[in-house]
Parts: sequence; structure tokens; C-alpha cells
Amino acid sequence: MSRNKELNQIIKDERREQILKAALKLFATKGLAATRMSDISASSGISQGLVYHYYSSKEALFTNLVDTAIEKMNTAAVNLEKLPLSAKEKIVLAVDALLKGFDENASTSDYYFLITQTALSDAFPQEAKDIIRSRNNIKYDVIARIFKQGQEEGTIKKYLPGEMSTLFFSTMNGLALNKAIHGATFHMPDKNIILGMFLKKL
Amino acid sequence: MSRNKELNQIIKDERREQILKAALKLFATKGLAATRMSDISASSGISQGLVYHYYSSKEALFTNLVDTAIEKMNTAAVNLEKLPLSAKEKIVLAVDALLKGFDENASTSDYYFLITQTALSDAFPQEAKDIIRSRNNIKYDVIARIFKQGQEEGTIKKYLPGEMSTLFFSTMNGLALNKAIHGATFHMPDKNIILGMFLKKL
DNA sequence: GTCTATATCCAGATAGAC
DNA sequence: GTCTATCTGGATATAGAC
Repeated sequence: MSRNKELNQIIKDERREQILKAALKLFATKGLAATRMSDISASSGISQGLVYHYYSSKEALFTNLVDTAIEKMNTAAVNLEKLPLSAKEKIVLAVDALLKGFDENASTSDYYFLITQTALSDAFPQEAKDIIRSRNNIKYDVIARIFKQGQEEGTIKKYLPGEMSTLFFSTMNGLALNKAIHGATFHMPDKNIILGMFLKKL
Repeated sequence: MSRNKELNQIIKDERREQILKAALKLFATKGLAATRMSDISASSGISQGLVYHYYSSKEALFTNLVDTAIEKMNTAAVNLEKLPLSAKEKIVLAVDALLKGFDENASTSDYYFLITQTALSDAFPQEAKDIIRSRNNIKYDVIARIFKQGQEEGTIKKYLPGEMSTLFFSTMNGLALNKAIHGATFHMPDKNIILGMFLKKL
């Protein structure tokens, strides 16, 4: 690759990054339909025409973000499972990391909303919905396995692991929502309250 | 009021009802922006022109529904508080009623989404956002007071009542979402898992 | 009260110059 | 690679007949 081509590649990557970042924020807070391409171009400081140079349509851009979101969450879950820790420690770590993520890193909850919105509504690109249908269960399964492991270790309450996992992510989802709604006003609840659902004792 | 006027009134009420019902379903699943007036008219079996005869704009229709949603939830919360029960019984009852509502009565979760979406996003009518800002806290306060009462009675865990209330509704919100996403596939988790967050013992 | 037809506006997407 | 100008479709809202 020649010098110029390398430079161009860098520029391209940077532009894509800019666009994705702005789009994520907007899609998460306004939704797909209410976000205009002009919003995205304005917010990323790039002309509207150029956005189309990088992404063929608003839906393609959205789908790309959904894919990234799913990937990030699954990777985090799989990595968690691999850690050399007890089930109890893994759950504590997961709750802690998610709460911190929601609190400190807006994009964590933004990715959450993308998934939630897309899964919920018919008004989203079929391709994005397919991505979710085929890969969203991975993180649920990971957490369910950890609960099962913990039940064998005697530290986790004995409810159905699948139900516990559902509840785990429902709660996290709900908290992410609340945080986004109330912003700085909102303080995350004590993680021990949440852990009380799952752990036999703290 | 003459015979004809009475009849007209009945027709009017019925039309409004039809429109609101269709609009609630659509707004909840597609969001405000993605829902077209033509969707609403088609789904309610009423011409598009007539919808405008009853509601001046899509936003007015939406705002009307948000108002109803808030009202319903607050009323339920206030009624709960008035019941001659222990705090523990009230919490059990609330969890039970909400889970059942999500499971059996789609409009329960639909109303939930309306509130959540509206609170979350800038892309919604200011009037609707104001309604939520001024009245959404009521149900949070009611539940927080019940938790406090329960702490005095010795049946509820001793975390900050405000945090527990936040967590209560975050969890419910998350479950409503999950139910809507997965439909009949989804079975609500055992309510005792949730109660484990709040009750000293089941 | 209800419908059909239509005006108007705005947002997604494209074309072409630099 | 980037911009401005523009086409086009579709959605909100209105007008007017019945």
C-alpha cells in the first residue's frame, strides 16, 4: 500500500468513527425514525453528502451500530465467563461493571438502547432484527451458566437459571434507561440490593 | 341534551376510543416518529381525515395518551398505598399485579413504554415531557414510602427507600420490555426472585 | 360525522463540481 | 474525499363534498 493510500485509509477510518459516534448518541436518544441524516451530519461536523459516501443509507448505518453493540456485549460476557473466579465473584463483578458503565460511560447505555429499541419494534431494519435474534441470546446463556455454576457451588439461590438471567438483564436494562432519563440527577442504587436477588448471602 | 346530541356524543366517544386504542399499540411498538397517521387510521378502521377531526395532530394524540398512562399508574399506586395491609403485603401485591399485567394485558406494558420513550428522548412533544416530569415521580414516592413503612415494621431490608424504589421500577420496566420483545415465548420469572431484593425473608 | 382528494413541507438520497 | 445544490417520495395536515 502506497503512502497516500495509507493516509487515505486513516482518514476514512476517522470519518467512519466520527459518524458512528454521533449516530449512536442520536439513535439511542431519539430513535431511528426521529433521527435525521441532517442531525447526524451536523453533530459529526460532516456534510450530509459525505455521510452517504461512507454509509449507503440511514438504515445501513443503524444496522452497523447494532452489530457492534451485540458484539461488544457478547465479548464482555464471554470474557467474564473465562475468568478464573467463582460464580459468585463473577456475578458481583458483572453487576459492578455494568452499573459503573452506565454511570460513567454513556455509550454503554446507548448500545443497550439500540438493542432494546430494535428488538422491540417492527419499525427497524430487518437485517438489524436478524442480528439480534441470532446473537442476543449469547449473553443470556453465559449468565445463566454462571448462575448454574454458582448453584452447584452453593452460593447462588436455587431458582431456574434462565429466569434469573432474564431478570438480571431486565434489571440492567431498566437501570440503563433510568440513568439515561434522569442523567446526572440519577445515582445508581447500591449493588447489594440487586445482588440480593441472586446471592444466598452477600 | 336532545336525543340526537346524546347519540352524537356516544359516537364521538366511541371514535375517540377506537383511535386511542390503535394509537397506543402503534406508538408503543413503533415509537412516535415511526408511526404514521395512515397507520393509525388503517388500524382503527377510520379515515385519516376523521382522525384529524378528533385530534388536531399526531402529537396531540400522543400527549393525550401519555397523560392517560401517567394517570393510570399513579392511581394504581395511590390505591395500593391506601389498602389496609402491611408493607410487605403491599409489595408482594404490587409485584404480583404488575407481572400479571405485563403477562396478560398488553396495554399495561404499552403504557409503560410510552412513558419510557417519552422521558428518554428529546424527540417528543414538550407538553408530554412536562406531564411526565411533573407527575411521574408520584408512583416512585408511593413505593418508597411503603418500603420505609416496611423497614419500620421490620420486614423490608434496610437500604435507602429511594434507591429501592428506583430499582423496583427499573426492574418492572425491564421486564415489560422483555415481555414485549419476546411475546408468548417469554415467561415471567418467579416473583420471589424479585422480592428477594426487598424482603428480609419471603 | 365521515370520506376523498390535494396542498405543502420536509427528509432521504443523488449528482456533479471542486 | 468533500461539499453544495437538487430531485423525489412520502407523510402531515387541510379543504371541501356528501
